[in-house]
Amino acid sequence: MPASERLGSHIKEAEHALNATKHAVLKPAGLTVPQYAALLQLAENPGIPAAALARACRVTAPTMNTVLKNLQQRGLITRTPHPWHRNVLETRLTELGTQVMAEADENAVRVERGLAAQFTDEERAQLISLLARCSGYLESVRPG
Amino acid sequence: MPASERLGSHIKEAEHALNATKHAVLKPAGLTVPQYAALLQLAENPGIPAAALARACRVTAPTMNTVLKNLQQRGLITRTPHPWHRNVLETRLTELGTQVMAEADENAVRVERGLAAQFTDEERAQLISLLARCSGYLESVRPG
DNA sequence: GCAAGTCTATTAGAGCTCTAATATTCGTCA
DNA sequence: TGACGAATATTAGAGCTCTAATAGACTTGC
Repeated sequence: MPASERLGSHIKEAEHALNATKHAVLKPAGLTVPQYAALLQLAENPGIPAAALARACRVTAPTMNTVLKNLQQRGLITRTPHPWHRNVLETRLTELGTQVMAEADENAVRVERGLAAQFTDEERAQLISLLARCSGYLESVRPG
Repeated sequence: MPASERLGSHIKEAEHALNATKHAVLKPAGLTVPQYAALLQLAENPGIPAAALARACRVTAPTMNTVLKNLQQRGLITRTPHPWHRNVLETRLTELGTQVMAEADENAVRVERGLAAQFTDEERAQLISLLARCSGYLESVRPG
């Protein structure tokens, strides 16, 4: 089965193009794509624990740990112990983090709006629906 | 703009599901997803130089270099100097590499066939077309 | 012939990603 | 009250990925 006939190739190619463009537009803010994804979730959910953040970003906890380490080193986030649950760290944006996030978000949203504008409402809904069926099937057949 | 409204989120999610399932079905053969991608291209193009292989797999030359190093250590490929172009290494599957590739390919193709079977011919063509428009737009707006 | 440009290969370094394993804390249930 | 289970956090280690830089070999144009 040649690679060009595989649906997976086309999905991978689109994701690759998306990632490369995101990477390029986030570069001025000094953020990587995973860092931006984490900051976006943090902006919407202040104080969220790292484990929940990892789930929201669809990565594992150790992965999020390394991303947060780099964000913390740059002073973009703070991690403070939860008042009750002593084993939980509350993660929040710093003021600097909020500024950097706003700058990065402007460029990222511009790409998303431009991408969405390539399609009619019906096409967009179709694409989302077809992709959801891909995800659903792939998860349903995953061993383990 | 909430993450759930971004087309990019759905593309990323589908690619993530694809990658996770591929990873799971390739595990018995002891191959990673990038290693399988490289072996697939090698099976179709014996003797291809690493730089061309990198382009075919949509990664950079240094990335392909690390993947090939691991494949070579396992004895799945050989890299021999090109008879004329002294700066080029011809990369080929070993006999063991061919066997491992065949075993892995069986599982990978099963996933691809199952995924394709979720859609009608028209839906499949639509999905490919919509994804291609995404890739095309994203590449056209990429700075640099 | 020689120089510039192009292509191949490689190394160095930063960052992301996973699995596996460990430690700590909280909640539940007997 | 004490033990088990679930959730959080972290470390270790392997592997992938990129950009930047270096080096060698071929090709083209003067």
